[in-house]
Amino acid sequence: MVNNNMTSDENSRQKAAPLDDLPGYLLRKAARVMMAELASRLAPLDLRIVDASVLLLVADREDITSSEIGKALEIQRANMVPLLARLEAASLIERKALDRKSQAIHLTPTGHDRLQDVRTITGQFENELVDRIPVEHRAHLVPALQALIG
Amino acid sequence: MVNNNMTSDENSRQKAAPLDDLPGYLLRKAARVMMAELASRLAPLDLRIVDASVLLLVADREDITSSEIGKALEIQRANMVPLLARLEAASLIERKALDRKSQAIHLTPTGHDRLQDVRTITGQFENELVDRIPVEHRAHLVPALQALIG
DNA sequence: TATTGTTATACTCTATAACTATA
DNA sequence: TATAGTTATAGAGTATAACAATA
Repeated sequence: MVNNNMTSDENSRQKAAPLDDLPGYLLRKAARVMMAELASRLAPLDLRIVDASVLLLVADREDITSSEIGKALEIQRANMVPLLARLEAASLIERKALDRKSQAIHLTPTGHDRLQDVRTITGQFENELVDRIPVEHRAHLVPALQALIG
Repeated sequence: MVNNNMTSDENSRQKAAPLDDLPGYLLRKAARVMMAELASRLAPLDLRIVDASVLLLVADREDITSSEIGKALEIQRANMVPLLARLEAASLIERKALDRKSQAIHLTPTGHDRLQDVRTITGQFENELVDRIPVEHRAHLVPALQALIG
């Protein structure tokens, strides 16, 4: 019931949706923009974002298992199966039996090489991301997000 | 290669993944937490988040069309079809021909009633969301997110 | 010619139930 | 008894191509 004095203007300039000031809406939108950008930077490595996350996690945690990766990254056990199969098919990880039930996930030499590329790309990406935020707000983003998660 | 002095502790306390300080990772995680919470609050109304967004948008913009909703909410034209069909089947919206090509989307009386519930729930939700952020960081979240989007 | 609404389709992501083998 | 890995499956979300009708 507002802005009925706007007809031919609608196409040239997008009117702000009634959602553009809502933190929740902005949060989703920012996450989508960020994910799309990161995904396109990882695409040349033939890796999805979740693949890169797994490589980083596996490199950091000695003898981590599939279930543990799932817990850390909030991925269902069942959904880990095709994920790890893909990384294994790409010769980036290998499995080593811990006992007859559990398998440790390790990076292969190729996986270690790829990990270096991932570190370079994500490091650069995160830096650019933070640099886009005006300096007076910059330091507040991480604690604010952590408060929302906690 | 860190923290191999940690065996039985792994289950009781989750070790921080090497991702938990990265703004990009936090952004995705915060968005997921927020979406899950909002979705569960809208569930009693039998609405998805995107449904609620459409109701808010349609109420705000006189004679908006399906294509325009799609542009505003970044939804593909083709994906608007089942979305609006669902809202129409629930008697929340109706279509009115603008010409022989375009249709205006309007709220039905039922749709207006449901919109009031949506406003109550989302308003409460956004308030609680912001209240969870420590006061010294609070005002910085929206501008920081807008900078990431812009 | 460009746009609207639509159909069909496919891929990703996420979630659940159930099974087996083992701890 | 609980857990690890797995299979199968289903529901969302998202993307593209193509078409008819109309602006």
